[in-house]
Amino acid sequence: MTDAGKAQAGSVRVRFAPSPTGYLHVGGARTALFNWLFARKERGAMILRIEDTDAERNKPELLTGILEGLKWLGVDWDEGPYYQSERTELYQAAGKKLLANGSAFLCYCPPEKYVGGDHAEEGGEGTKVRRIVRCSCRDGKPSTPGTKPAVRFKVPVGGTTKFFDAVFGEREFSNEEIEDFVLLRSGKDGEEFGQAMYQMSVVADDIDMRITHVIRGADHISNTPKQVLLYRSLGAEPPIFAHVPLILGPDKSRLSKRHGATDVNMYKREGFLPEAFRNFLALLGWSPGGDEEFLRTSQLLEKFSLQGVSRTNGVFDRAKLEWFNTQYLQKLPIGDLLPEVEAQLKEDGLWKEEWAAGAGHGWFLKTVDLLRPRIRLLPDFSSWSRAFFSDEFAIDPAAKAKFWKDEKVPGLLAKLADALAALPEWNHDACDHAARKVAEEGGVKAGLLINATRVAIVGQAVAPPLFDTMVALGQERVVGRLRDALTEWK
RNA sequence: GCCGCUAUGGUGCAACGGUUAGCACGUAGCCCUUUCAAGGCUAAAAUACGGGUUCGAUUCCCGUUAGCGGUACCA
Repeated sequence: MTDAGKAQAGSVRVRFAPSPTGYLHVGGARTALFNWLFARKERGAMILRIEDTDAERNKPELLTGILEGLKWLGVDWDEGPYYQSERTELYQAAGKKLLANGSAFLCYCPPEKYVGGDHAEEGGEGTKVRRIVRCSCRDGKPSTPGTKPAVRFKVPVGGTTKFFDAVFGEREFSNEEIEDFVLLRSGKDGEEFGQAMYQMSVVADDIDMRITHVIRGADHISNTPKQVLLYRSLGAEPPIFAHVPLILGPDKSRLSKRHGATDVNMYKREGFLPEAFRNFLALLGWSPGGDEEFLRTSQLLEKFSLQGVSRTNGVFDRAKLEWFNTQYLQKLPIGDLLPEVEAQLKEDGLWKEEWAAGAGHGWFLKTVDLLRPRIRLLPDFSSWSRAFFSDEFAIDPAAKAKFWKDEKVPGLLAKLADALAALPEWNHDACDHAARKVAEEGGVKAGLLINATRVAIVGQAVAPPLFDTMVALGQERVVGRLRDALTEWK
């Protein structure tokens, strides 16, 4: 037994096992999340295992992104990452054990003989047909001199293989449907056998790591009987399986790049809050049973159960994800939001150290709180709200066209600037009274002046309520910006 | 083709034999209003189809259809 197997005995042990052949797909992310929630809920262990046995397709550099995505999601682990590429002896030993106890056999057939393909004669044009289920080598006879054998599992003839799935219930497959699958590839050059195949390595690892619950995508359901057969032949008890339904695109086909972003790091970059994303993802294919759906991480942890996992594939609905994000932007304790905003402003070069502590921090907190009801994504803090954090901002032509079209506007703004400059106290009500007075004296509705002023001081048609905005910006900047705005008419 | 899984409004989920089939997103309208959001209210919108079982089916069984998954010396 390796190090992996020695840790805490008894309790629940789950694993997330990505393979570095791509980025962290939202489907994989959800599988990781469910494993993590289950492990934490059950006070068990979460193990991270990298399934990199396919040297051909494996790209080590992709692992960084996968780990980054997991970190962003808040999925951590107690053991690992273990790399299957470093555990090949374990799989070789398992394969040889099966060979020795008669559960497997040496196969000398050329690989092409087995590869399924288009077989027009049997099923009609372009139909895929499986060519071979039982290999003729299984009874030990034919050895082709000079060729290196692969190790195949000797699937029982007749009978069925059953397993328990916490989501789908008791399952039973006919062994006649299971082909004599490869355990160890045929060896190259000096080696006896080549790299282990997926079925061999997962089972060997899951036994060695004493995994109690295998939570993974439903695309593995039909692999499961093969694995159960391996557990038995290796003298081990199979774990409890829990297959999670797949995530689909809007057209109900399996979610892929052509549906838009499928890499979780894309959502990170777009500026979604990790907790919002997590909440959304948790509810795609799982439900606590009732109507609640705004569930913070602590509540997810409290309510998660495999019984609540759905059996139907679900469509990834970006609109709902965005809704969750705006909800979190508004409802999160401000203290939880501030670090996210700070990171965003830093990234966009707008951050000022004075906001880190003291009075500056107080201002920062109040300003973020003022802005957040209107924010959709984190980067909006530095784009849409730029005028709050920087004096360099542009005046939106469309806003100008909409709210500066009355020719009284320049005169009104000039008077307002003077009135505001004269205020001894700078607060919401003082600004409010001053503005309404200017509007009244100018013979216009307050709204006309208010809207025009908003454009002048933040450059946009949309912003938080004007007098709150004025307080946030401060007297000096507001007056200055009003006067600067007048130059727009010259 | 074969094997398997699934089937509640456009979408995500509730209802685990008895409800006027509930909630949320989205959509439409109204209210609020200082812009835009948010918020409040209202509306349209579903048990895929056909057979059973049952006093009674969204719920249990069978079939059909559809979607998805698998069918590799990929994972």
